[in-house]
Amino acid sequence: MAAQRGEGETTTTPLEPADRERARAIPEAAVARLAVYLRVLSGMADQGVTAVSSEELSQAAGVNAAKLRKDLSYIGSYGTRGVGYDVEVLVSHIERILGLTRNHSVAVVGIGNLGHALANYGGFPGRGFPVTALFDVDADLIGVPVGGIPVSHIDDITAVCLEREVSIGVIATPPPAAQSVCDRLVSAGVQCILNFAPVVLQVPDNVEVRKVDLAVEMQILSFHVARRADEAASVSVGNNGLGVDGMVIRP
Amino acid sequence: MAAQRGEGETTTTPLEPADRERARAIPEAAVARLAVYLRVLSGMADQGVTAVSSEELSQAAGVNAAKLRKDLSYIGSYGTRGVGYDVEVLVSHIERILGLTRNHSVAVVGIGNLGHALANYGGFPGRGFPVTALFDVDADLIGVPVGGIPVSHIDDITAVCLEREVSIGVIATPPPAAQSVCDRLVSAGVQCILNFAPVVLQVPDNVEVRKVDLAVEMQILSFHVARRADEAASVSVGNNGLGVDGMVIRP
DNA sequence: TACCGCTTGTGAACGCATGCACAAAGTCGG
DNA sequence: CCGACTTTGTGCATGCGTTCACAAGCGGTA
Repeated sequence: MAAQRGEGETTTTPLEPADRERARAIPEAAVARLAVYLRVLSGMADQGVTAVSSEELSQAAGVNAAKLRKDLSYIGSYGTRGVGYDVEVLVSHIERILGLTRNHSVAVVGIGNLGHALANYGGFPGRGFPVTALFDVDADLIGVPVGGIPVSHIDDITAVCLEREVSIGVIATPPPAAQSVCDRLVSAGVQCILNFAPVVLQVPDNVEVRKVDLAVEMQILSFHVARRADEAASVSVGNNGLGVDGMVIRP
Repeated sequence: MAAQRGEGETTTTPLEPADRERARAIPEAAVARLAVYLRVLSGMADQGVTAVSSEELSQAAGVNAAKLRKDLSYIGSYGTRGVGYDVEVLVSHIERILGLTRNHSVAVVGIGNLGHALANYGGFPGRGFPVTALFDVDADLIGVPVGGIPVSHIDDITAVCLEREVSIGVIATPPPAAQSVCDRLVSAGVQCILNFAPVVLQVPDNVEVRKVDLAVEMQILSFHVARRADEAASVSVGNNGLGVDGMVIRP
């Protein structure tokens, strides 16, 4: 069924066979950085910048220059030695590799605080990710337009997703509902899911899940706060031989 | 100044020297997974489960069992061979390593759609991350309580953050404001920042930044959609010798 | 007490990603 | 047209993270 849906639409800027093999070989980490480069480059293009060196671009993107060049080499050699890269050219090649020449219709499930924020988020449509469907269980919400799209009932997920050719599902439901919503999205043919619920989703192999987990992010930061505090404490141990609470610590 | 602030508060469950060295050595990737294990374990504890094996836990967390054991070994040996792990014990040790025995006061800057969602997000306070300050520039918002906390003006960021001992700053502003907000947070002594704005923040070495970038996540998914479509196309090439648009492709 | 089966903890091998350093290749000035 | 300078593209070494495989250790059982 996924194949059926795809078949009628693959008229989109087809990748050359050479590019196709390249795309397969791009490391996941590099893909994430390419997206960042793309944004930086777009910003530069908007400001009228036409050329950029790996050094400049890498600084703006906050990465090592060599790494940036290697990342770009994964998608081909589009720079000019001694000069740098043409911003426009780079933008269009990154967009092509990332599949941004095609629009990816997005469905948001769970129209709570976060769902509202996502539905209204201006960054999506502008970048080729039109939100075309919203879902919730709350009867009071059904039919109410949020960000211009009326909310559908979650039971209609399969029909609506198929009809609107949704390719990316965003889960913004409470944790208990997430797995069930995920299953429904999958059976509606959605193969890419962005999960905001703090739950580990179980999906078949052919479905790609990325998760955004606020609690985990906070706890990673917390770990670093604690590590810092400990380092500070270690220093004070070195200074006076006393632990943080005044007890002597063996060397 | 960070040291000053920390000094009066380091009465929190001090890490033993041995643990301190361990904490320094834990790989970043493992820290992120520990947070996930913690959530899964908490859920198990709530359901009355008292013991768990690495196999069970790894399945629930969606990772390899060996990796899980190695991750846990970074924080010490708290399992029993032949039996498994005590859920309570594991929870308390992970919490200690992640620094969750201490409360981390959070400030949210930018009370738009996302800021509202974050301020109202129930997952924070419950897990030791009380939101204690909200900031915005919009005069209409100042003083209005959101999620129980009145919004302060962004110009008061330094004073308010110092007063409420904010240790984590969350940036949910439009992109152009992000760097300036970040600078103000840093000068207010905040050393950990969670950034939702699609901007690469420049910060001093002693500040930890984690970013949540929706556009990047979507584009990574888009890349996978494109790769899949290409693979499907490749298969059809193998079947009939024709490319996606009917042109013959050399083998 | 001695054995058996089970699960942890970890040494070692592997693979991926990062960073260095330099040759290749282009531009620009003379 | 040539040489000097600049910047890309990449082979190679290094380090980190993952995975495997197995010895060590514990509880249960006879």
